[in-house]
Amino acid sequence: MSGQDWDKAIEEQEKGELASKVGNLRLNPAEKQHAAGDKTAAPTQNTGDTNNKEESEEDVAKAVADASLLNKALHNKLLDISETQLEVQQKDPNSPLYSVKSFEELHLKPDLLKGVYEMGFNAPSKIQETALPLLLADPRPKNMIAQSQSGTGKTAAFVLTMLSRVNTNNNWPQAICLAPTLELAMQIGAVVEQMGKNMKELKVIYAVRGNKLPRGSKIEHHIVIGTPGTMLDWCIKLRFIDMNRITVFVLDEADVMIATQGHQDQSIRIQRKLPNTCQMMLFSATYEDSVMQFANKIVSDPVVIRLRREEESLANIKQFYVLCSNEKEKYEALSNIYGAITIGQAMIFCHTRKTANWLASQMSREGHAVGLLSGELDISQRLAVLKRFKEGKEKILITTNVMARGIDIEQVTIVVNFDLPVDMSGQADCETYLHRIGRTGRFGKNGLAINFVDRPRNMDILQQIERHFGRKILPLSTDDAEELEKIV
DNA sequence: AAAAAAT
Repeated sequence: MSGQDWDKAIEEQEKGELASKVGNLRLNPAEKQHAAGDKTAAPTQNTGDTNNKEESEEDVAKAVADASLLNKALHNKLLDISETQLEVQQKDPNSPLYSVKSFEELHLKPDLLKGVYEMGFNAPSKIQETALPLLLADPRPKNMIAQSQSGTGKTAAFVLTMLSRVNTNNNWPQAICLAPTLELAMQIGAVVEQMGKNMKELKVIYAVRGNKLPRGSKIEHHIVIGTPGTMLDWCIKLRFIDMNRITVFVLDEADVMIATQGHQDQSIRIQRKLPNTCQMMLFSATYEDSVMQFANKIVSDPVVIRLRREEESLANIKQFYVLCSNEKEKYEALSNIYGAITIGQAMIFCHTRKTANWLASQMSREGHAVGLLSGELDISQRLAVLKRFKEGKEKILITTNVMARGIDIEQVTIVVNFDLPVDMSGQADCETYLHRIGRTGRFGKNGLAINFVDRPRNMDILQQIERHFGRKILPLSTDDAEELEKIV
């Protein structure tokens, strides 16, 4: 099919005429798989279909290729129709998008439902109401690649799925969840433990640096949550985990986990050891195009849920920049706004551990109370610093990209980019920017982001970020304390 | 450049 044909198809699709056709095309390979499965279960004849030409491997391959092409076209041209919607339309023509409006409709185990309510969840969030029916579908839970903005309830969605699918009578690992940092792995674990606290003898273990088990151990915990290095050891080198009995696999912050520059090697090596019956879930707020393509390659027959562009808007986060001429001036500017930003709590991001160290010591020398967290610290120190910050003992946390993703601290209302996020080639890192400022404004609350810009080169990066999100970043003077406090 | 790490 030529590019022009596709353009035309998309145009008609926009008029809503081709929806079912498109759905058929996409579902072909899956249906074939389904049929093959039935054959092995009960070898019957392929009862006649007037058009009884056997579907060849080539046809399937072509359909798959077409589907992925369509998928791409949809993302580019029809940002408001996701694959899920198409599939659901086919299932139920009356409902434009099948979703649940309450947790009861998901038929959770009673002890799990109890935990959900005890955590204060009343109704599913948007991502949850769309994803959960597909993730929990019985007997055919879907593999999923989901993108949804920070603070919209992704964690609860996959935690609920893991908890629904483990059987606590079986004392072996049934769910594995990978996250890019120690702190995030622990935070996910805290959600698992809270949500599952009424489940009989649910056991969770953390495959993170420093958690050492004796050689030859066999893990009997139901859920294993961890970071890539340790998890790889536990799964492959040390064989603590029987991979054949894993039924759910989650990659949180999936884009860093599978990006070449991220934790790709280790994540993929773990993923390859899983049985092909294992349910795969990839969650993140951002996916660069190339990463999304790769995600589609490693997950078989996934439902892809992506947000409409306009919902990715950052509308609830006010963004400013402060012009400085050098590092020292940035420090002075920060010092000036210390009073204003400590009305709430703030996270301050630096590009390197070194800058973070320097900034923290400058600030403390000046008598400002700040916390410092980077990968340079011991594990116990990291957890202690985070705990203190969560308890509000420090109003400011100076950190690196280690804290850019996933960390959920309700009281954080301000994010300061002491250094703008840049990638290896020095270009604006828009994904990291979105994740960083997503530490504030969670669950629809308002937030504030302040970017420090020093040298012309930085102004250029800031403009790249502005263009990427189509949002103005306004200049801010740090001299007028009153004005500042109004904004904060 | 940061994070992961039983290297």
